[in-house]
Amino acid sequence: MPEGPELHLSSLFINDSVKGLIFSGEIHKSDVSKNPTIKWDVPFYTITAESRGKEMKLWLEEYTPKEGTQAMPPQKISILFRFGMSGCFKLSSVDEIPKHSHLRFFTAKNNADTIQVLNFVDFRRFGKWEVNVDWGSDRGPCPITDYENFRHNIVNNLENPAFKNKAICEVLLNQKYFNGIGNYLRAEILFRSKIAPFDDAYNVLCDWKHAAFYPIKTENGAAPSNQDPLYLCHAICSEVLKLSGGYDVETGLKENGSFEKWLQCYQNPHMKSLTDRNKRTIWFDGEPGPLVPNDSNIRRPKTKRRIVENVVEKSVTGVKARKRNVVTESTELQASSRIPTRRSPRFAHVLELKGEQTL
DNA sequence: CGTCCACGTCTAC
DNA sequence: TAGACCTGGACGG
Repeated sequence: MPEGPELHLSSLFINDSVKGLIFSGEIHKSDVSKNPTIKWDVPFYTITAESRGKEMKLWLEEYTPKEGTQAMPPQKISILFRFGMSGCFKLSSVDEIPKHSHLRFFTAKNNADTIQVLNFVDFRRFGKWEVNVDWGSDRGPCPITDYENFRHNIVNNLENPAFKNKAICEVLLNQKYFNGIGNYLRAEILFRSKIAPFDDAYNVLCDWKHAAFYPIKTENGAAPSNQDPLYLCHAICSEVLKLSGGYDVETGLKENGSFEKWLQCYQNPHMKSLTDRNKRTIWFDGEPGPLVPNDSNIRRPKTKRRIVENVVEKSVTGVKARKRNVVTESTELQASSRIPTRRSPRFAHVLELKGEQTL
C-alpha cells in the first residue's frame, strides 16, 4: 500500500470521512505494538490529517462545544506516522475493529449515532508513530504537495555525493531527495521516462536540470513530452491519486483493481527485473544500464533455468513470444536478469489480455 | 509441510 | 552491507 500517493490518499480519506466527527476517550494502542502510548486526555477532540512524502501527520485538537467560552486556547497534539510496508487507516464500527488495528480513535457517544473507530491498521507492524515531532529531518520535500521545492532540492544539490556514481533506480529511493517514491513508483517513473534503471543518476538528472518545471506545450498544442523524471515523480503520483475516484481508500484503488490495471511496469511479468545494491527488485524494460551490481540476480540460480524454460514454453507464438525468448537469452549471458518466478495475481488481467492477443 | 517474496526503514557489526 | 523487524500469500514437494 504505502508510497507517497497512498499516504496522501490516507490524509484525504481522513479529512473527508472524519470531518464533523467528535472524538472522545483514550486512544487505544494494541498490546503487541511497540510504538508509544498516546497520552491525550481531553473531553472531546477533532482529527485532521496532512501528508508529506512517505509521512503523514494527524492533528488532534481539543473541541469545545460553545465557541468563545474556553479560558485557554484548545490543546493540540500531532502524531507523525510512517506506514512501513502495510500501514493504512480504516474507519470501522466498534464491533468490527479490523484485524491488526494497532491504534484506535473513538468517536464520542452521541444518542443516535453509533460509535465509530478510526484505526491505524498495519499487519506487518513496520509502521511507526511519534508524538509531537516535526517531519523527518532526513526527508525531502513532497513531490505531490510541494513539487517545486521537491525539484529545487534535487537540482540544487546534484553535486552531492548522493547523486555521484549511483544508479538512478537506487537514488530514486533516497528519501532525502525523493520522499514518497518507493519501489512501484521508481519502476513506473523510469519506464515512462525511458531511462535505464542502472544509468548514472548524476548524468541522467543533469540532463533535466534546466528543464521547465512542467512540460512545455508544443506550438501546435500537441501533448508535451513527459519524459522528465522529476516531473514524472509528481505527475505519476497525481495519476495514482486520481485512480481512487475520490478519497475512498477502502473501495478504491487497490481493492477494485484499478491500481493493478494502472501499473505498466512494476511486477509485470512481461518486464525484466534485477536486484539493486540493496537487494530490492527493480522492474524495467529494455537495457538495464551500466551500473548493474555484480551480484545482481544471483539469488535463486537453481530455479531460474527451469523458470526460463517454462516461460519460453508458455509463450507459444507471435512477436511477444520471440521477443521474450531473446530477452531471456541475452540476460542469461549477462547472468544478471531475473525472470519473474511467479506471476502476481495482480497481473492476471495482463495475462488475460495477452491471451486474447495471441489467439 | 517448506521457501521465497512483498508498496520500508533501522541499527549493529 | 547484512540482518532485523513482521504477517501472509503464492507456489513447490
